[in-house]
Amino acid sequence: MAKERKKTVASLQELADLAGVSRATASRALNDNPMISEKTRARVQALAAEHSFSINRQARAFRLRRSNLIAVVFMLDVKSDQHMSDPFFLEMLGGIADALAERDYDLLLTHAPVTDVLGLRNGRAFQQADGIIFIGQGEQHDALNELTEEDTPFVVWGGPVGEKRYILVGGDNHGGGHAATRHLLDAGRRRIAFFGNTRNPEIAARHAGYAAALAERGLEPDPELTVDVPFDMPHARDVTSRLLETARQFDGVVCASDVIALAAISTFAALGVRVPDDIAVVGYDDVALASYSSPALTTVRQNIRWAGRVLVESVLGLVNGDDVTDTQLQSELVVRDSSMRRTGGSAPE
Amino acid sequence: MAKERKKTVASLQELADLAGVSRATASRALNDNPMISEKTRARVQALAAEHSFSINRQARAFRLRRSNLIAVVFMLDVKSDQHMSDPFFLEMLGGIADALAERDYDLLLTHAPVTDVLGLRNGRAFQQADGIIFIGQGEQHDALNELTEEDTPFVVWGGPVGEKRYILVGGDNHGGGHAATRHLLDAGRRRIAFFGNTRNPEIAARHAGYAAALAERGLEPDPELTVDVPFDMPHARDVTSRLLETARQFDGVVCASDVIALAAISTFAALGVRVPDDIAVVGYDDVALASYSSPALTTVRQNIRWAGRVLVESVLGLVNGDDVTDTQLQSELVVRDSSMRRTGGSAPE
DNA sequence: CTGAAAGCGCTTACAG
DNA sequence: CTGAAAGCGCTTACAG
Repeated sequence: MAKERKKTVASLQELADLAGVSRATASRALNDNPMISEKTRARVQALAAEHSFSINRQARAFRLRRSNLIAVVFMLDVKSDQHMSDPFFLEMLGGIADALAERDYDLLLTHAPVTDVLGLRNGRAFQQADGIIFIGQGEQHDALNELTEEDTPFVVWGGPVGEKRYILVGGDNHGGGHAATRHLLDAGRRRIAFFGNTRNPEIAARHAGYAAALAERGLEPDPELTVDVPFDMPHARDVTSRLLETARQFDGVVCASDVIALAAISTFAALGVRVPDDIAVVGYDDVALASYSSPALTTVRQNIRWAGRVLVESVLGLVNGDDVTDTQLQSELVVRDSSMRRTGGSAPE
Repeated sequence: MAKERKKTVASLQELADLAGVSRATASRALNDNPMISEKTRARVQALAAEHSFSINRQARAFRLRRSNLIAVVFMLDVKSDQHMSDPFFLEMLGGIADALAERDYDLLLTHAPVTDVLGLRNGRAFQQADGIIFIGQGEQHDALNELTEEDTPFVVWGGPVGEKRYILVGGDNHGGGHAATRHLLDAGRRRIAFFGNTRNPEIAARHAGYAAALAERGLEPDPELTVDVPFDMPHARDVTSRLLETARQFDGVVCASDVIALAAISTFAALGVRVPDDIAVVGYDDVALASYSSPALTTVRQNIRWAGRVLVESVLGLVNGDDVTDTQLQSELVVRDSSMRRTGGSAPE
């Protein structure tokens, strides 16, 4: 051992020769085929380890028509300018990568902004991967439906939609939006805005929860206070400051993501508006940085890493031909400083 | 066209039959082999498009021993607990993914925390990918040197080290640390701390720049003020608050990353220490969120997306057998609120 | 300019 | 329990 590494063996044939068996037997032995005697299996595997032989995965993938590759496709809306640099994506990716590694699959990352999802049919994801995970639906729900006719199975992270033919994994967006809004109402806020692009199904559901919570208190959502704030920081900032100049006053805001919330808080600060005293802010996702902003962000936690695991289990289920159903994950309100006056959550005006 | 998609063609043989040529000719035509007549080439390609034929990439990769896959390996130090959720990684990944897509390569993401890099020799990255990009050296510089003996070429994002046998791409860490520190000195700070793990080569170089800047002003770095703050948020917070309780006072801090800086600021705030009034803070990286924290973070900008491009160009250069040299990218100090009293950058005590 | 043939490294019926 | 043989879909010398 030590410095001395045995001459490595390059092919199954060489390994077979070394073991004094046929190529077929060597192949079966390596794959733990029960057809093979325990003794032969052990000998072949020992030899393989000793000579650090590892199967040629290209050849294997070719022969088996199985690559052990799962593609991850981020659905970015060009319009809403959502960037992959939203930490939400990275945390999700981390969860997916971990779960995939445990199952001995690799992750093929496809990142090109996708305007026409149908174009993917001829792309790498559909050709090389055994299955695909779409992160988000963008505004391409119909195209996703159409892709179910392809051979490569896929699952989608997103929000509820009608006439859905694909497997969906998502958070409890309605519940999350509802909890965030009710929290602000309980804190005495009455003029509550919503920041986010409601053409996105996830955000639409959060907005529905927001509207429902207002309705329960006999309040009507003011359409002027539902603002299509893009995910992207600079844009969010522009839109926010314009709103503060023109729109009627508001004292609370439910944001469609933590990044939007942080942009809003930063903008408010620049304009001399205090958070939470003048405006209480709630984010969405509970990204790692949310607890370290100043003020620390109240937000709706999605267990992102666990979501990654569920996505992996679901897509591998499809790959293996199992029955797979939609999954809805719990969401949970995490109360921090951005929504509560430091002295306690009172409700004067 | 429209709804009507022609029956798709599954193999090169079928396409060849359709075109009335041999499989060999069809292959050459698709690959723009100049040996083939323009007329035949055009006909075959038209037919391919019409029947939405796309080459079987598994077979092609197998035959050519080339996968058009580049692996990205994140070197996480278990000790320092650096998480992939540092936005720096995602932004880098975005840059790499974009550049790779332009060159018609795919990205294979390998995420498992790497303690023993040599173990990668038998892993997917070395077997399936045409080349590898390592993000960070961790503390495994020697292992990386040893990996140069493998067939798969790779490049490394990191900091300067001795006896280096691999291609290195990195920022101007010494210059960045120097600029950050001089900025604090110019703002009148005298007791300046450094937060970061100096066993990491990039951070070591930043620390050297920090020490050099102090020396230029006749100041000696106080070893007690160089603290191995882990990258991870909760840990950073612990360490910081412990330092504030026990160590001698300081009025400025140069942080090895923006995430560390944000954790520090958050901790300071919780302890009633004002930033920048009591302690001025400088981060590193200029992650997207840095400009939206409160106070907005002064930091050393690394052009992360461009770095991604350079890494891709370098590794593809190696794949193609070109001469490739190390690259050092510019860094630039970005002054925001976390280091300057709002009334202006004066220097009292 | 085109085609017939060999072969990349595996796995799997099929036969023994 | 093991082996000989076929074949996955491509590309590329080689011959014409």
